Amino acid sequence: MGRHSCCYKQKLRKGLWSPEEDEKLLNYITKHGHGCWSSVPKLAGLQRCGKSCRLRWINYLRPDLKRGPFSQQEENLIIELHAVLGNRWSQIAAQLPGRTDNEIKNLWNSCIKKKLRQKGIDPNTHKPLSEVENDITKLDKASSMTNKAGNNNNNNENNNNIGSSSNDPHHHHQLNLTEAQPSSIAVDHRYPLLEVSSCTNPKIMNHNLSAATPPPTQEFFLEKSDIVSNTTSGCRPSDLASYFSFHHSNNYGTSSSHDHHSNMASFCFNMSQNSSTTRHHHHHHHHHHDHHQMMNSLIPPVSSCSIFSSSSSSTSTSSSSPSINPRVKPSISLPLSDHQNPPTVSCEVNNNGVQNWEASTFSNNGSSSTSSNIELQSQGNNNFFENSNTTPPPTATTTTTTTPNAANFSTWGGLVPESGALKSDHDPEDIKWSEYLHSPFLLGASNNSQNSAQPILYSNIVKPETHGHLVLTSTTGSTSSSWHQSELVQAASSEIMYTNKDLQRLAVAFGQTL
DNA sequence: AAAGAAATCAACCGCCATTTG
DNA sequence: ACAAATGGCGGTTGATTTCTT
Repeated sequence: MGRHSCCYKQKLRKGLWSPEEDEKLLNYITKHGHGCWSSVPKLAGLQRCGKSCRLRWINYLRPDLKRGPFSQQEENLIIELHAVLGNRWSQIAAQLPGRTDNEIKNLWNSCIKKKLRQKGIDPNTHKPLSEVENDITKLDKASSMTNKAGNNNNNNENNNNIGSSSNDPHHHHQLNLTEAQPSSIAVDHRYPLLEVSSCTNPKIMNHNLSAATPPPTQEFFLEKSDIVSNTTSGCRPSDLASYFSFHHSNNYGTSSSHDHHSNMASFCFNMSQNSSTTRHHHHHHHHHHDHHQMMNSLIPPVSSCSIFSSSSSSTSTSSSSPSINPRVKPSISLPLSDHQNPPTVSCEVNNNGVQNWEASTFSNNGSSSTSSNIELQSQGNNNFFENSNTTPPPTATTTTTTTPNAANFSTWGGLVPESGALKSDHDPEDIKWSEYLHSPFLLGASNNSQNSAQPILYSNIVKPETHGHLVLTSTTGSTSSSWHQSELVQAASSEIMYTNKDLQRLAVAFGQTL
Protein backbone atom coordinates (compact mmCIF):
# COMPACT_ATOMS: atom_id res chain seq x y z
CA MET A 1 0.00 0.00 0.00
CA GLY A 2 2.44 2.52 1.20
CA ARG A 3 3.44 4.83 -1.54
CA HIS A 4 7.03 4.91 -2.32
CA SER A 5 9.03 7.54 -0.67
CA CYS A 6 10.14 10.04 -3.20
CA CYS A 7 13.73 9.30 -2.37
CA TYR A 8 13.29 5.61 -2.48
CA LYS A 9 14.03 4.78 -6.08
CA GLN A 10 17.18 6.62 -6.69
CA LYS A 11 19.87 6.84 -4.16
CA LEU A 12 19.01 10.23 -2.98
CA ARG A 13 20.42 11.94 -0.03
CA LYS A 14 18.35 12.43 3.04
CA GLY A 15 18.83 14.15 6.29
CA LEU A 16 20.39 17.43 7.03
CA TRP A 17 21.47 19.66 4.27
CA SER A 18 25.08 20.46 3.86
CA PRO A 19 26.22 23.99 3.18
CA GLU A 20 27.23 22.92 -0.27
CA GLU A 21 23.80 21.65 -0.98
CA ASP A 22 22.31 24.80 0.32
CA GLU A 23 24.50 26.81 -1.91
CA LYS A 24 23.58 24.80 -4.92
CA LEU A 25 19.93 25.09 -4.27
CA LEU A 26 20.13 28.73 -3.43
CA ASN A 27 22.13 29.50 -6.50
CA TYR A 28 19.89 27.55 -8.73
CA ILE A 29 16.65 28.98 -7.51
CA THR A 30 18.03 32.44 -7.45
CA LYS A 31 18.92 32.19 -11.07
CA HIS A 32 16.12 30.13 -12.41
CA GLY A 33 13.38 29.92 -9.92
CA HIS A 34 12.26 26.53 -8.94
CA GLY A 35 9.74 25.78 -11.61
CA CYS A 36 8.92 22.16 -11.29
CA TRP A 37 10.34 21.05 -8.04
CA SER A 38 10.93 17.57 -9.19
CA SER A 39 13.34 18.81 -11.77
CA VAL A 40 15.15 21.16 -9.47
CA PRO A 41 17.53 18.67 -7.92
CA LYS A 42 18.65 17.44 -11.29
CA LEU A 43 19.20 20.85 -12.68
CA ALA A 44 20.79 22.11 -9.53
CA GLY A 45 23.07 19.15 -9.26
CA LEU A 46 21.62 17.86 -6.08
CA GLN A 47 21.11 14.32 -5.00
CA ARG A 48 17.83 15.11 -3.38
CA CYS A 49 14.27 14.64 -4.25
CA GLY A 50 12.30 17.63 -5.35
CA LYS A 51 10.24 17.52 -2.28
CA SER A 52 13.24 17.83 -0.11
CA CYS A 53 14.47 20.76 -2.13
CA ARG A 54 11.17 22.45 -1.89
CA LEU A 55 11.07 21.98 1.82
CA ARG A 56 14.54 23.26 2.25
CA TRP A 57 13.77 26.32 0.25
CA ILE A 58 10.52 27.07 1.93
CA ASN A 59 11.65 26.47 5.45
CA TYR A 60 15.17 27.67 5.31
CA LEU A 61 16.60 29.25 2.24
CA ARG A 62 13.99 31.50 0.86
CA PRO A 63 14.92 35.07 1.38
CA ASP A 64 11.88 36.40 3.09
CA LEU A 65 12.12 34.35 6.20
CA LYS A 66 12.19 36.35 9.30
CA ARG A 67 13.72 33.94 11.72
CA GLY A 68 14.71 34.97 15.14
CA PRO A 69 12.60 34.53 18.19
CA PHE A 70 8.92 34.87 18.06
CA SER A 71 7.63 38.01 19.57
CA GLN A 72 4.96 37.83 22.16
CA GLN A 73 2.62 39.36 19.67
CA GLU A 74 3.32 36.70 17.18
CA GLU A 75 2.80 34.13 19.81
CA ASN A 76 -0.47 35.59 20.86
CA LEU A 77 -1.53 35.75 17.29
CA ILE A 78 -0.66 32.13 16.84
CA ILE A 79 -2.76 31.20 19.80
CA GLU A 80 -5.67 33.17 18.60
CA LEU A 81 -5.41 31.83 15.15
CA HIS A 82 -5.11 28.36 16.48
CA ALA A 83 -8.30 28.88 18.35
CA VAL A 84 -9.91 29.66 15.05
CA LEU A 85 -8.11 27.42 12.67
CA GLY A 86 -6.88 24.54 14.71
CA ASN A 87 -3.75 22.86 13.53
CA ARG A 88 -3.80 24.47 10.15
CA TRP A 89 -0.31 25.60 10.43
CA SER A 90 0.11 26.80 6.96
CA GLN A 91 -2.83 29.07 7.36
CA ILE A 92 -1.61 30.33 10.64
CA ALA A 93 1.75 30.91 9.08
CA ALA A 94 0.08 32.85 6.35
CA GLN A 95 -0.78 35.48 8.89
CA LEU A 96 2.72 35.68 10.22
CA PRO A 97 4.96 37.11 7.59
CA GLY A 98 8.30 35.46 7.42
CA ARG A 99 7.30 32.53 9.51
CA THR A 100 6.93 29.04 8.25
CA ASP A 101 4.27 26.61 9.17
CA ASN A 102 6.95 24.29 10.37
CA GLU A 103 8.41 26.63 12.88
CA ILE A 104 5.01 27.69 14.09
CA LYS A 105 4.09 24.10 14.50
CA ASN A 106 7.27 23.47 16.40
CA LEU A 107 6.68 26.43 18.59
CA TRP A 108 3.23 25.29 19.31
CA ASN A 109 4.17 21.77 20.15
CA SER A 110 7.22 22.58 22.13
CA CYS A 111 6.21 25.62 24.01
CA ILE A 112 2.86 27.20 23.57
CA LYS A 113 0.96 24.09 24.40
CA LYS A 114 2.77 23.78 27.61
CA LYS A 115 2.23 27.34 28.52
CA LEU A 116 -1.44 27.13 27.88
CA ARG A 117 -1.76 24.11 30.06
CA GLN A 118 0.08 25.89 32.77
CA LYS A 119 -2.43 28.63 32.45
CA GLY A 120 -5.15 26.11 32.83
CA ILE A 121 -6.18 26.33 29.25
CA ASP A 122 -6.62 23.33 27.11
CA PRO A 123 -4.51 23.92 24.04
CA ASN A 124 -6.80 21.92 21.85
CA THR A 125 -10.04 23.51 22.73
CA HIS A 126 -8.75 26.76 24.13
CA LYS A 127 -11.12 26.33 26.95
CA PRO A 128 -10.28 26.14 30.60
CA LEU A 129 -9.13 22.68 31.36
CA SER A 130 -11.80 22.06 33.94
CA GLU A 131 -14.46 22.95 31.48
CA VAL A 132 -12.95 20.68 28.93
CA GLU A 133 -13.04 17.80 31.31
CA ASN A 134 -16.68 18.41 31.94
CA ASP A 135 -17.33 18.58 28.27
CA ILE A 136 -15.49 15.38 27.77
CA THR A 137 -17.49 13.48 30.26
CA LYS A 138 -20.63 14.86 28.78
CA LEU A 139 -19.46 14.05 25.33
CA ASP A 140 -18.56 10.56 26.30
CA LYS A 141 -22.00 10.01 27.64
CA ALA A 142 -23.59 11.55 24.65
CA SER A 143 -21.53 9.62 22.18
CA SER A 144 -22.17 6.36 23.94
CA MET A 145 -25.85 7.06 23.61
CA THR A 146 -25.85 8.26 20.06
CA ASN A 147 -23.31 6.16 18.42
CA LYS A 148 -24.27 6.98 14.93
CA ALA A 149 -23.53 10.60 14.91
CA GLY A 150 -20.56 10.00 12.66
CA ASN A 151 -18.63 12.65 14.37
CA ASN A 152 -15.75 10.56 15.41
CA ASN A 153 -12.94 12.89 14.92
CA ASN A 154 -12.41 13.95 18.40
CA ASN A 155 -12.42 10.73 20.20
CA ASN A 156 -8.86 10.99 21.12
CA GLU A 157 -9.11 14.49 22.29
CA ASN A 158 -10.18 13.28 25.60
CA ASN A 159 -6.68 13.16 26.72
CA ASN A 160 -6.37 16.77 25.88
CA ASN A 161 -2.98 16.31 24.43
CA ILE A 162 -1.13 14.25 21.94
CA GLY A 163 -3.79 15.20 19.59
CA SER A 164 -2.46 13.83 16.42
CA SER A 165 -4.95 14.76 13.88
CA SER A 166 -7.79 15.82 16.03
CA ASN A 167 -6.64 18.91 17.68
CA ASP A 168 -9.01 20.92 15.76
CA PRO A 169 -11.10 22.92 18.13
CA HIS A 170 -13.82 23.09 15.60
CA HIS A 171 -14.63 19.55 16.01
CA HIS A 172 -15.98 20.34 19.35
CA HIS A 173 -18.58 22.45 17.87
CA GLN A 174 -19.76 20.47 15.02
CA LEU A 175 -22.79 19.68 16.99
CA ASN A 176 -23.82 23.26 16.67
CA LEU A 177 -23.53 23.43 12.98
CA THR A 178 -27.16 23.73 12.38
CA GLU A 179 -26.90 27.26 13.56
CA ALA A 180 -26.93 29.96 11.03
CA GLN A 181 -23.55 30.78 9.69
CA PRO A 182 -22.30 33.99 11.05
CA SER A 183 -21.26 36.65 8.71
CA SER A 184 -19.21 38.41 11.22
CA ILE A 185 -17.53 36.87 14.13
CA ALA A 186 -16.17 38.49 17.14
CA VAL A 187 -13.00 37.04 18.42
CA ASP A 188 -12.83 36.94 22.10
CA HIS A 189 -9.41 37.32 23.40
CA ARG A 190 -8.69 34.64 25.76
CA TYR A 191 -5.06 35.19 25.49
CA PRO A 192 -4.42 38.82 25.22
CA LEU A 193 -1.25 38.36 27.07
CA LEU A 194 0.24 35.31 28.47
CA GLU A 195 2.56 35.31 31.31
CA VAL A 196 5.60 33.36 30.61
CA SER A 197 7.20 31.93 33.61
CA SER A 198 8.37 28.50 32.92
CA CYS A 199 9.15 28.29 29.31
CA THR A 200 12.79 27.95 28.83
CA ASN A 201 12.73 28.79 25.25
CA PRO A 202 14.98 31.79 24.93
CA LYS A 203 12.85 32.90 22.12
CA ILE A 204 9.98 33.34 24.41
CA MET A 205 11.16 33.83 27.89
CA ASN A 206 11.55 37.30 29.14
CA HIS A 207 8.33 38.23 27.63
CA ASN A 208 6.86 39.18 30.88
CA LEU A 209 3.30 39.85 30.23
CA SER A 210 0.25 40.10 32.25
CA ALA A 211 -1.86 37.10 32.75
CA ALA A 212 -5.05 36.69 30.93
CA THR A 213 -8.19 35.74 32.64
CA PRO A 214 -9.88 33.20 30.53
CA PRO A 215 -13.05 34.78 29.39
CA PRO A 216 -16.27 32.97 28.93
CA THR A 217 -15.63 30.29 26.47
CA GLN A 218 -17.97 30.88 23.74
CA GLU A 219 -17.16 29.38 20.49
CA PHE A 220 -18.01 31.06 17.31
CA PHE A 221 -16.30 29.26 14.63
CA LEU A 222 -18.30 27.04 12.52
CA GLU A 223 -16.66 25.66 9.58
CA LYS A 224 -18.68 25.50 6.53
CA SER A 225 -16.76 22.63 5.12
CA ASP A 226 -17.08 20.74 8.27
CA ILE A 227 -20.67 20.52 7.45
CA VAL A 228 -19.87 19.00 4.16
CA SER A 229 -16.98 16.93 5.18
CA ASN A 230 -15.47 16.08 8.44
CA THR A 231 -12.03 15.39 7.18
CA THR A 232 -9.28 16.90 9.12
CA SER A 233 -8.58 19.11 6.22
CA GLY A 234 -11.76 20.94 6.73
CA CYS A 235 -12.05 24.35 5.33
CA ARG A 236 -9.39 26.91 5.05
CA PRO A 237 -9.17 30.53 5.87
CA SER A 238 -10.23 31.29 2.41
CA ASP A 239 -13.38 29.53 3.26
CA LEU A 240 -13.70 31.29 6.49
CA ALA A 241 -12.95 34.50 4.82
CA SER A 242 -15.77 34.01 2.49
CA TYR A 243 -18.27 34.29 5.17
CA PHE A 244 -16.90 36.04 8.07
CA SER A 245 -14.48 38.58 9.08
CA PHE A 246 -12.98 39.19 12.39
CA HIS A 247 -13.56 42.12 14.51
CA HIS A 248 -11.62 42.70 17.51
CA SER A 249 -14.31 43.24 20.00
CA ASN A 250 -12.84 42.76 23.36
CA ASN A 251 -9.54 42.72 25.02
CA TYR A 252 -9.67 40.71 28.08
CA GLY A 253 -7.19 42.10 30.43
CA THR A 254 -5.83 44.27 27.75
CA SER A 255 -5.25 47.83 28.36
CA SER A 256 -3.61 50.61 26.59
CA SER A 257 -0.35 49.20 27.62
CA HIS A 258 -0.74 46.54 25.05
CA ASP A 259 -2.49 48.19 22.30
CA HIS A 260 -0.27 46.57 19.84
CA HIS A 261 -2.00 43.45 20.65
CA SER A 262 -5.32 44.84 19.81
CA ASN A 263 -3.92 45.93 16.57
CA MET A 264 -2.89 42.49 15.81
CA ALA A 265 -6.11 41.05 16.81
CA SER A 266 -8.03 42.67 14.11
CA PHE A 267 -8.37 40.96 10.87
CA CYS A 268 -10.29 41.59 7.87
CA PHE A 269 -10.07 38.90 5.37
CA ASN A 270 -9.94 40.12 1.90
CA MET A 271 -12.78 38.35 0.35
CA SER A 272 -12.26 39.41 -3.15
CA GLN A 273 -10.12 36.53 -4.11
CA ASN A 274 -11.79 33.84 -2.21
CA SER A 275 -15.16 33.62 -3.62
CA SER A 276 -14.92 30.83 -6.08
CA THR A 277 -14.49 27.67 -4.19
CA THR A 278 -14.33 26.20 -0.81
CA ARG A 279 -12.01 23.40 -1.53
CA HIS A 280 -9.52 23.25 1.16
CA HIS A 281 -6.60 23.67 -1.11
CA HIS A 282 -8.05 26.65 -2.71
CA HIS A 283 -6.02 28.85 -0.52
CA HIS A 284 -2.89 27.29 -1.76
CA HIS A 285 -3.74 27.66 -5.32
CA HIS A 286 -3.21 31.27 -4.94
CA HIS A 287 -0.02 30.96 -3.18
CA HIS A 288 1.65 27.95 -4.54
CA HIS A 289 0.00 26.26 -7.38
CA ASP A 290 -0.53 29.20 -9.52
CA HIS A 291 2.84 29.94 -10.85
CA HIS A 292 1.91 33.37 -11.83
CA GLN A 293 1.30 34.13 -8.26
CA MET A 294 4.14 32.27 -6.84
CA MET A 295 5.30 35.33 -5.13
CA ASN A 296 2.78 34.54 -2.57
CA SER A 297 4.64 31.54 -1.50
CA LEU A 298 7.43 33.81 -0.58
CA ILE A 299 5.48 36.64 0.74
CA PRO A 300 3.28 35.33 3.37
CA PRO A 301 -0.05 35.68 1.80
CA VAL A 302 -1.11 38.86 3.26
CA SER A 303 -2.88 39.13 0.01
CA SER A 304 -5.58 36.97 1.33
CA CYS A 305 -5.78 38.48 4.70
CA SER A 306 -5.17 42.01 5.57
CA ILE A 307 -4.16 42.89 9.00
CA PHE A 308 -4.60 46.34 10.18
CA SER A 309 -5.07 48.33 13.22
CA SER A 310 -8.45 48.29 14.67
CA SER A 311 -8.01 51.64 16.19
CA SER A 312 -6.81 53.46 13.21
CA SER A 313 -8.17 53.69 9.80
CA SER A 314 -7.01 51.09 7.46
CA THR A 315 -3.88 52.23 5.87
CA SER A 316 -2.62 49.83 3.37
CA THR A 317 -5.53 47.69 2.53
CA SER A 318 -9.08 48.16 1.76
CA SER A 319 -11.75 46.75 -0.33
CA SER A 320 -10.66 48.98 -3.09
CA SER A 321 -7.44 47.14 -3.41
CA PRO A 322 -6.96 44.88 -6.31
CA SER A 323 -8.10 41.46 -5.51
CA ILE A 324 -4.57 40.31 -5.32
CA ASN A 325 -2.23 42.65 -3.78
CA PRO A 326 0.98 40.95 -2.95
CA ARG A 327 2.40 43.96 -1.35
CA VAL A 328 -0.11 44.59 1.28
CA LYS A 329 1.89 45.51 4.22
CA PRO A 330 0.54 44.46 7.50
CA SER A 331 0.77 47.08 10.09
CA ILE A 332 1.20 45.48 13.40
CA SER A 333 2.54 46.99 16.48
CA LEU A 334 5.17 45.30 18.42
CA PRO A 335 6.57 45.93 21.80
CA LEU A 336 9.82 47.67 21.65
CA SER A 337 10.33 48.99 25.02
CA ASP A 338 13.29 47.10 26.21
CA HIS A 339 16.33 45.40 25.00
CA GLN A 340 14.35 42.37 24.19
CA ASN A 341 12.28 44.41 21.94
CA PRO A 342 14.56 46.77 20.24
CA PRO A 343 13.43 49.42 17.92
CA THR A 344 12.81 48.32 14.47
CA VAL A 345 14.18 49.40 11.23
CA SER A 346 12.57 48.47 8.04
CA CYS A 347 12.81 49.56 4.53
CA GLU A 348 10.87 49.63 1.37
CA VAL A 349 11.90 50.59 -2.05
CA ASN A 350 9.50 51.98 -4.51
CA ASN A 351 9.62 52.17 -8.24
CA ASN A 352 11.75 55.19 -8.23
CA GLY A 353 14.37 53.54 -6.20
CA VAL A 354 13.52 55.59 -3.22
CA GLN A 355 14.10 53.65 -0.15
CA ASN A 356 11.85 54.32 2.69
CA TRP A 357 13.41 53.35 5.91
CA GLU A 358 11.43 53.34 9.00
CA ALA A 359 12.68 53.01 12.48
CA SER A 360 10.18 52.64 15.20
CA THR A 361 10.18 52.64 18.90
CA PHE A 362 7.30 52.23 21.17
CA SER A 363 6.56 53.96 24.28
CA ASN A 364 5.82 51.77 27.16
CA ASN A 365 2.19 52.40 27.14
CA GLY A 366 2.07 51.24 23.60
CA SER A 367 -0.55 53.71 22.71
CA SER A 368 1.66 55.48 20.36
CA SER A 369 4.82 54.88 18.59
CA THR A 370 7.44 57.05 17.29
CA SER A 371 8.79 56.23 14.00
CA SER A 372 11.43 57.81 11.96
CA ASN A 373 10.85 57.66 8.33
CA ILE A 374 13.87 57.95 6.23
CA GLU A 375 13.94 58.33 2.56
CA LEU A 376 16.97 57.96 0.51
CA GLN A 377 17.84 57.30 -3.00
CA SER A 378 18.83 53.96 -4.17
CA GLN A 379 22.54 53.73 -4.18
CA GLY A 380 24.49 51.58 -6.47
CA ASN A 381 23.86 48.05 -5.55
CA ASN A 382 21.91 49.00 -2.53
CA ASN A 383 24.35 47.55 -0.25
CA PHE A 384 23.29 48.61 3.15
CA PHE A 385 24.56 46.97 6.18
CA GLU A 386 24.31 49.22 9.06
CA ASN A 387 25.59 48.09 12.32
CA SER A 388 22.81 49.21 14.47
CA ASN A 389 19.42 48.29 15.51
CA THR A 390 18.28 51.76 15.13
CA THR A 391 20.68 53.56 12.92
CA PRO A 392 19.22 54.32 9.59
CA PRO A 393 21.30 53.97 6.51
CA PRO A 394 23.84 56.61 5.87
CA THR A 395 23.08 59.74 4.00
CA ALA A 396 19.60 59.52 5.21
CA THR A 397 17.52 62.45 6.06
CA THR A 398 15.24 61.62 8.85
CA THR A 399 11.95 62.97 9.78
CA THR A 400 10.32 61.93 12.93
CA THR A 401 6.67 61.44 13.02
CA THR A 402 4.28 59.97 15.44
CA THR A 403 2.20 57.25 14.03
CA PRO A 404 -0.19 55.62 16.38
CA ASN A 405 -0.38 51.92 16.03
CA ALA A 406 2.08 51.83 13.28
CA ALA A 407 4.91 49.45 13.25
CA ASN A 408 6.46 47.07 10.93
CA PHE A 409 5.55 43.57 11.42
CA SER A 410 8.56 42.05 9.97
CA THR A 411 11.20 43.79 11.87
CA TRP A 412 11.25 42.61 15.35
CA GLY A 413 12.39 39.10 15.02
CA GLY A 414 14.85 40.05 12.41
CA LEU A 415 16.58 42.43 14.65
CA VAL A 416 16.73 40.57 17.82
CA PRO A 417 19.76 38.47 18.10
CA GLU A 418 19.01 35.08 19.30
CA SER A 419 20.92 33.61 22.11
CA GLY A 420 23.56 32.18 19.90
CA ALA A 421 24.02 35.43 18.20
CA LEU A 422 24.32 37.21 21.44
CA LYS A 423 27.04 34.91 22.33
CA SER A 424 28.70 35.58 19.10
CA ASP A 425 28.87 39.22 19.87
CA HIS A 426 31.61 38.35 22.22
CA ASP A 427 33.27 35.91 20.07
CA PRO A 428 36.22 37.36 18.30
CA GLU A 429 35.72 35.00 15.48
CA ASP A 430 32.45 36.58 14.80
CA ILE A 431 33.66 40.05 14.60
CA LYS A 432 34.01 40.00 10.92
CA TRP A 433 30.34 39.30 10.76
CA SER A 434 29.33 41.62 13.45
CA GLU A 435 28.62 44.38 11.09
CA TYR A 436 25.99 42.28 9.49
CA LEU A 437 24.45 41.08 12.61
CA HIS A 438 21.33 42.76 13.77
CA SER A 439 21.15 44.49 10.52
CA PRO A 440 18.57 44.32 7.90
CA PHE A 441 19.64 44.71 4.41
CA LEU A 442 17.84 45.83 1.49
CA LEU A 443 17.62 44.48 -1.89
CA GLY A 444 17.73 46.56 -4.96
CA ALA A 445 15.01 48.25 -6.81
CA SER A 446 13.59 47.73 -10.19
CA ASN A 447 10.33 47.65 -11.98
CA ASN A 448 7.73 45.12 -12.29
CA SER A 449 5.32 45.90 -14.98
CA GLN A 450 2.84 43.53 -13.59
CA ASN A 451 2.33 45.55 -10.55
CA SER A 452 3.48 48.97 -11.30
CA ALA A 453 1.36 50.54 -8.69
CA GLN A 454 3.33 48.92 -6.00
CA PRO A 455 6.83 49.48 -4.90
CA ILE A 456 8.88 46.74 -6.38
CA LEU A 457 12.23 45.33 -5.75
CA TYR A 458 14.31 42.90 -7.52
CA SER A 459 15.94 40.11 -5.84
CA ASN A 460 19.52 39.74 -5.04
CA ILE A 461 21.45 37.23 -3.23
CA VAL A 462 23.86 37.98 -0.55
CA LYS A 463 27.33 36.78 -0.74
CA PRO A 464 30.14 37.47 1.53
CA GLU A 465 32.91 39.39 -0.02
CA THR A 466 36.44 38.56 0.74
CA HIS A 467 36.76 41.33 3.22
CA GLY A 468 33.70 40.37 5.03
CA HIS A 469 31.37 42.71 3.28
CA LEU A 470 28.32 41.36 1.82
CA VAL A 471 27.71 42.12 -1.73
CA LEU A 472 24.49 41.86 -3.51
CA THR A 473 24.62 39.90 -6.65
CA SER A 474 21.96 40.72 -9.08
CA THR A 475 20.03 37.90 -10.42
CA THR A 476 20.95 37.55 -13.97
CA GLY A 477 17.88 37.80 -15.53
CA SER A 478 16.36 36.62 -18.61
CA THR A 479 12.67 36.82 -18.78
CA SER A 480 12.39 33.23 -19.67
CA SER A 481 10.97 32.39 -16.36
CA SER A 482 9.24 35.56 -15.62
CA TRP A 483 7.12 34.33 -12.84
CA HIS A 484 10.07 32.96 -11.08
CA GLN A 485 11.68 36.29 -11.27
CA SER A 486 8.63 37.99 -10.06
CA GLU A 487 8.50 35.57 -7.27
CA LEU A 488 11.86 36.69 -6.14
CA VAL A 489 10.94 40.22 -6.81
CA GLN A 490 8.05 39.88 -4.56
CA ALA A 491 10.06 38.15 -1.98
CA ALA A 492 12.46 40.96 -1.93
CA SER A 493 9.80 43.55 -1.92
CA SER A 494 8.51 42.49 1.37
CA GLU A 495 10.37 43.91 4.22
CA ILE A 496 13.12 41.46 4.31
CA MET A 497 15.12 41.38 7.40
CA TYR A 498 18.13 39.27 7.41
CA THR A 499 19.10 38.15 10.80
CA ASN A 500 22.15 36.85 12.38
CA LYS A 501 21.03 33.43 11.66
CA ASP A 502 20.37 34.25 8.09
CA LEU A 503 23.74 35.64 7.63
CA GLN A 504 25.38 32.84 9.40
CA ARG A 505 23.55 30.46 7.25
CA LEU A 506 24.35 32.34 4.17
CA ALA A 507 27.90 32.45 5.21
CA VAL A 508 27.85 28.76 5.61
CA ALA A 509 26.16 28.41 2.33
CA PHE A 510 28.93 30.30 0.72
CA GLY A 511 31.63 28.55 2.53
CA GLN A 512 32.50 31.03 5.14
CA THR A 513 32.61 29.75 8.60
CA LEU A 514 31.66 31.83 11.53
C1' DA B 1 31.92 17.63 35.74
C1' DA B 2 28.94 14.21 34.17
C1' DA B 3 24.73 12.14 33.21
C1' DG B 4 20.15 12.27 32.32
C1' DA B 5 16.09 14.97 31.05
C1' DA B 6 13.95 18.26 28.49
C1' DA B 7 13.63 21.28 24.76
C1' DT B 8 14.37 22.49 20.15
C1' DC B 9 14.06 22.09 15.38
C1' DA B 10 15.10 20.35 10.72
C1' DA B 11 13.48 17.02 8.01
C1' DC B 12 10.91 12.97 6.87
C1' DC B 13 6.58 10.37 6.13
C1' DG B 14 2.22 9.47 4.39
C1' DC B 15 -1.86 11.26 2.88
C1' DC B 16 -4.63 14.06 -0.08
C1' DA B 17 -6.08 17.23 -3.83
C1' DT B 18 -4.81 18.86 -8.00
C1' DT B 19 -2.42 18.81 -12.26
C1' DT B 20 -0.51 16.63 -16.12
C1' DG B 21 0.08 13.39 -19.78
C1' DA C 1 -11.39 8.91 -18.27
C1' DC C 2 -7.67 7.35 -16.07
C1' DA C 3 -3.23 6.92 -13.78
C1' DA C 4 0.89 8.96 -12.55
C1' DA C 5 3.18 12.92 -11.04
C1' DT C 6 3.31 16.79 -8.32
C1' DG C 7 2.73 20.05 -4.63
C1' DG C 8 1.20 20.86 -0.19
C1' DC C 9 -0.02 19.79 4.42
C1' DG C 10 0.09 18.10 9.19
C1' DG C 11 1.99 14.63 12.20
C1' DT C 12 5.97 12.66 13.74
C1' DT C 13 10.80 11.51 14.37
C1' DG C 14 15.31 11.77 15.88
C1' DA C 15 19.64 14.34 16.21
C1' DT C 16 21.34 18.07 18.55
C1' DT C 17 21.38 21.49 22.04
C1' DT C 18 20.29 23.19 26.44
C1' DC C 19 18.99 22.64 31.05
C1' DT C 20 18.86 20.33 35.49
C1' DT C 21 20.36 17.48 39.01
